[in-house]
Amino acid sequence: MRPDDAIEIRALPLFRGIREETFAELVATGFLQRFPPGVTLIHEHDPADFLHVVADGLVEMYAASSGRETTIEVVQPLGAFILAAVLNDQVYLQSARTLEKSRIVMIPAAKVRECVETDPAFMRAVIMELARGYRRAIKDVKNLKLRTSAERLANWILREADIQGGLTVTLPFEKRVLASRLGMTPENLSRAFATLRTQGVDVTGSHIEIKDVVLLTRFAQPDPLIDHEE
Amino acid sequence: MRPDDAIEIRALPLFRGIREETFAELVATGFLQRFPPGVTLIHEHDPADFLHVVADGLVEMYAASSGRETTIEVVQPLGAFILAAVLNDQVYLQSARTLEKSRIVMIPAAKVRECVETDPAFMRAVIMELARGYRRAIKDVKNLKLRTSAERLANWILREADIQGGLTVTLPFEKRVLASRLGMTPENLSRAFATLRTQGVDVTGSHIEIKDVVLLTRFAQPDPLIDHEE
DNA sequence: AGCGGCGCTTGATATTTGTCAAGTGGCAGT
DNA sequence: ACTGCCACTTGACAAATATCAAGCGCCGCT
Repeated sequence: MRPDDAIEIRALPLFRGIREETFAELVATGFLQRFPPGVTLIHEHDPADFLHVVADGLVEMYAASSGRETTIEVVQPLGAFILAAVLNDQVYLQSARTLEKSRIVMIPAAKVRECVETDPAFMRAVIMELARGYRRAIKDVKNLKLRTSAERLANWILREADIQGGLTVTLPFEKRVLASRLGMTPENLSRAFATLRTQGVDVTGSHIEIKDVVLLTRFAQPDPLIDHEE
Repeated sequence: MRPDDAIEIRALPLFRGIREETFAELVATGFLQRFPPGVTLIHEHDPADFLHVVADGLVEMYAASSGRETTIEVVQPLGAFILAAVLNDQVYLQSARTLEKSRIVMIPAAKVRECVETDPAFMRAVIMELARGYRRAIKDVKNLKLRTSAERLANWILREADIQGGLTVTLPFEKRVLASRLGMTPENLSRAFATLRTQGVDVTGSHIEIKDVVLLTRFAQPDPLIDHEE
């Protein structure tokens, strides 16, 4: 991998505090690849060969079973995926495909497991990352089990507005992906947006505007133990 | 804690391979407590003070939000809970209450974090346990998003039959808890059982009998990437 | 043994969500 | 600029799930 590419992923929480030699070693055996949109990077049930890092672009994690399919997560730049499968030396539970033109860093699973053993700081970072991932998954379960689809959408909008810093949100991906991510059909997402129009939200294409935060918040009933990013 | 009590929890995957001194240290600062059924052990949003280990009994992990409540997991003997919150030094995402008379070992969170640093074997075990927990949570998400409630019940029965080793299953807890665990109302669970009666399942009270495994399996469409225990 | 409570079931109905079908509009490619 | 594709929307309907209400039956208590 070129040194320039390596620098980019140094800021990843997983790598931020680790030893320089460890990072160099990981980077030396890893490589960067470019993909057009719509490419399947990994497929569930395959053995975990590489830790993947999204340097640029957008990657959708999804899973299928008996003909149905759902989006588990959308990974944005400077995010890693399938760390758990890599560490446990298991098969993937999720598939991954690019949603946009993307640059992905791939680091051999064996090398990751080796570095975990040799660099205590890396091991600590791995523990933090896994714990964070676990808690995010639990929050997802709570979100699905305790809320209706319109409520999930309302809270997603509030959270995304917070991330994008303002009262307007630009959809980072297609509505069909958002629908799947939130656990509903595209048709139902349209109707949920229609519902939110009476709760202080204005939608035009991929542009969402929060007209009345108080009203939307009262409808969404946000809960830090579900919605707050760690 | 008495040495006898300590031996019991030594078999926990989290402790199995760790150094004797580490275990002794954890056990020395920890203590065992007995609880009657229905006692709340921890409450979501509280800071994570102790790692909890179920030595005996049954503990329900649950979460509530805006008046609704759901069961995330039921922890059986020789299981630990809220490891992730302890390690990340965060607040709990889940509450816990005993379903039966239980014996719980409580180990101070600070001591756990300390031992992770000093015993590499313990650190490895923690990583494995966290990765396992993460993957279990992802499987839960897939189960919820990709299946109907009757399908979830069918697969739960098949998995439980496998665990209990045979074609009959005895419910380990109340049906209302199972309903909440599977993400449905008690009424809907009753109807799901009724549906399964046409798919080779016989239910009488807390006794479930699989009359036709082939038929039930065809209905359930089990998927190792959702149902298989790791 | 009798009694009361509560978990479970069942029926009727409402709500939520999914499915199918048709139509619209924006965007990319020619 | 035109055209065709495809994501999105909307409507009508079907299925899944929740809610409300009533009754049953088991279990523990006195």
